[in-house]
Amino acid sequence: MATISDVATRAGVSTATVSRALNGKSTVDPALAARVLAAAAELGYRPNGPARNLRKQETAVLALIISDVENPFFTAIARGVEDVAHAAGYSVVLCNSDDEPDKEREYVDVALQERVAGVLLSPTGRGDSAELLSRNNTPVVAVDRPLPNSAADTVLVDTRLAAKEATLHLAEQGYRRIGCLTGPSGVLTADDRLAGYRDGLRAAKLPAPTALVRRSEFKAPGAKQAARTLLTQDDPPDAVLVANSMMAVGVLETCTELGLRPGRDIGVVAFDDAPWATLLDPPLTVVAQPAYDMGAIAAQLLLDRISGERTDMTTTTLSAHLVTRGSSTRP
Amino acid sequence: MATISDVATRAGVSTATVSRALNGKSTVDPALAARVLAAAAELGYRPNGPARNLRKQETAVLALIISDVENPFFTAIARGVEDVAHAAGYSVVLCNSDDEPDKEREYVDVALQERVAGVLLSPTGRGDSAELLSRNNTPVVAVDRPLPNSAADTVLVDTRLAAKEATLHLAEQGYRRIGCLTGPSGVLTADDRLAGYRDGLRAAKLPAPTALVRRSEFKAPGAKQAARTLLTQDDPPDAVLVANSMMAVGVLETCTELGLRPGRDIGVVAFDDAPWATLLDPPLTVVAQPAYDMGAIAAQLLLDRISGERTDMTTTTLSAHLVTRGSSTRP
DNA sequence: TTGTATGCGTTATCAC
DNA sequence: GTGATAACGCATACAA
Repeated sequence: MATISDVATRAGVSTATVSRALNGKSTVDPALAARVLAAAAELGYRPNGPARNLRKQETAVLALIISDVENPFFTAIARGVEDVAHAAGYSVVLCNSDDEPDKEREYVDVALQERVAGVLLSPTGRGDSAELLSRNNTPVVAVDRPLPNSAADTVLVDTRLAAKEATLHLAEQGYRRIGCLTGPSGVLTADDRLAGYRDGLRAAKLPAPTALVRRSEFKAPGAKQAARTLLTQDDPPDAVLVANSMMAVGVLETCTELGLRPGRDIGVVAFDDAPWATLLDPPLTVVAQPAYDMGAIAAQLLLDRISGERTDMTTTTLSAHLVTRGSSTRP
Repeated sequence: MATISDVATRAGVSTATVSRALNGKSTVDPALAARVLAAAAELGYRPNGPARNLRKQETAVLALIISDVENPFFTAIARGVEDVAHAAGYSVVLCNSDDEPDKEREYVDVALQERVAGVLLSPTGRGDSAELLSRNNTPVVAVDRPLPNSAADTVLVDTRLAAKEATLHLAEQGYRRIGCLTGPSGVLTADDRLAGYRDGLRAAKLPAPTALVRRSEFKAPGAKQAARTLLTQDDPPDAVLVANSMMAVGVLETCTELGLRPGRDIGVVAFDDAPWATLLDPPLTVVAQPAYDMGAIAAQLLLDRISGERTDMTTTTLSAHLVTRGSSTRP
């Protein structure tokens, strides 16, 4: 592939002039600049990224570390990030941590090694990846989940409050034994939703027996199994709050298998407004989270910090809202 | 951040020895190697990626250019790619082309500039991005859709055959006016599915009036609108083949609005086995595509070519299979 | 086995 | 306004 000196030779100028012309520096004779541009085009010249990155000691790459690209919630975040990053001339490297601290750490190492401009991290909650990054002066923005020490910009959803409201909604609909199916212990969103659920029970003056709580990974199979144990026990719940849309799939499968019809036999509210929620009969009541916005805001925050426009730490908390549908309203 | 010479100084050796030790060259005294490793650890040394990439004239990065990360089909591909790439020590840069040739081209430019090791491309079908890549000696693997000139390794699903089988299935169930809702003209998977649909009609000896075909973008809103015009015309179809799961959402919304119940009033088959397909009443008949496998195979193919293990062009065609459920079976 | 020296392609600093 | 040149951090050819 052609290098800058190939272009220089062809245009009959020095490499310095080529560099200046290509980077649009004003201090270059228009005629020469035109010659350089022509030569570059003829050769199909493309600046060598690694060389430029080395010389400039910076890259135009962001890393986005999430737990799972197959989770639509994170996908929406990724879209928000990508749109903002792309508009600013940045690329995005996508990493699946699978909520494993080791994998997260591994990707942070790669990010550091490649000298990415910044990292968007949805932390597993364990491990010290974020500290490692800031120790190496790499800007970090926490997305969806806060960092342990909270020593970074953070973009969150007030998921605890949303869980409380969802639980209160179920209580208002007359459900009295409301259960909760949440994610793994230690994952902050999972714990927050559980806490919010308990807030809601308390506010509704309902008892909060631990028998009505189950945890599983944030995916359908585990949730399906967990729902089965939850719903087939003695004195089962008459409603359930589910912590994300992938789990909801599992829970609803179990409901079908057990012959429990949402909205009639059991109240169901799930986090994340999946596009298919309205297709169910009855439609699924959900807690809609502004995932795309989270990603976009987080990316903008990161870019601002990279460009040094901002030095103060900010925490942005977006709110989720309950979308009431048939699965939680008694006939 | 510490450089190789910092490590050299601390270990009391030359930078060459550090480089050799850290890269596990056998020709280095174990005692020295240990000292180097210790020094590196103490300094938290991380090789500078751009510098190394420049020097070695290669990177451990793959670019994955797809139309939309929010499409679960592509997400599954991305997962397959990422898992394989990660296992081989490669990172993946994710790019959304939105099926726009210009955006695709733009990302190809970035890939070229950053000297990525290879590109996984789900081509929009227009533009010459792939040719540009091969002209610059960057390996390409086409995923899900073939390249115009087919001058690259390719991993496909036999989507045309699958569409034919799905159509035949509908015919066997007694549907006589089968419609088709596919993606934009020019997108090969969209055209293939339409062609397969027509194959199916022909095989079933059914007429193929163009009035029963609609196109929209591969997303819910457009499909919803298109479904409305399709289903509210005079002499509407009694069944419909839908080209992907996001479109299926739109189509099913329209069905609900029009009071058409799948499996009773209208037969429905959609591409992509969405996790929520079984939750519908009746469950949705789908054409399941091996998306994860496509991604994994494509990534492996790309890595093989990068390592020079293979020089011949291969086309891998995986098969999709029909999963029959209630939305297409008459009561 | 180890060290010295060179070059990867670019940008920035300096002279001119 | 332009050109020569140094430096970014690393890996390797070559010398010792």
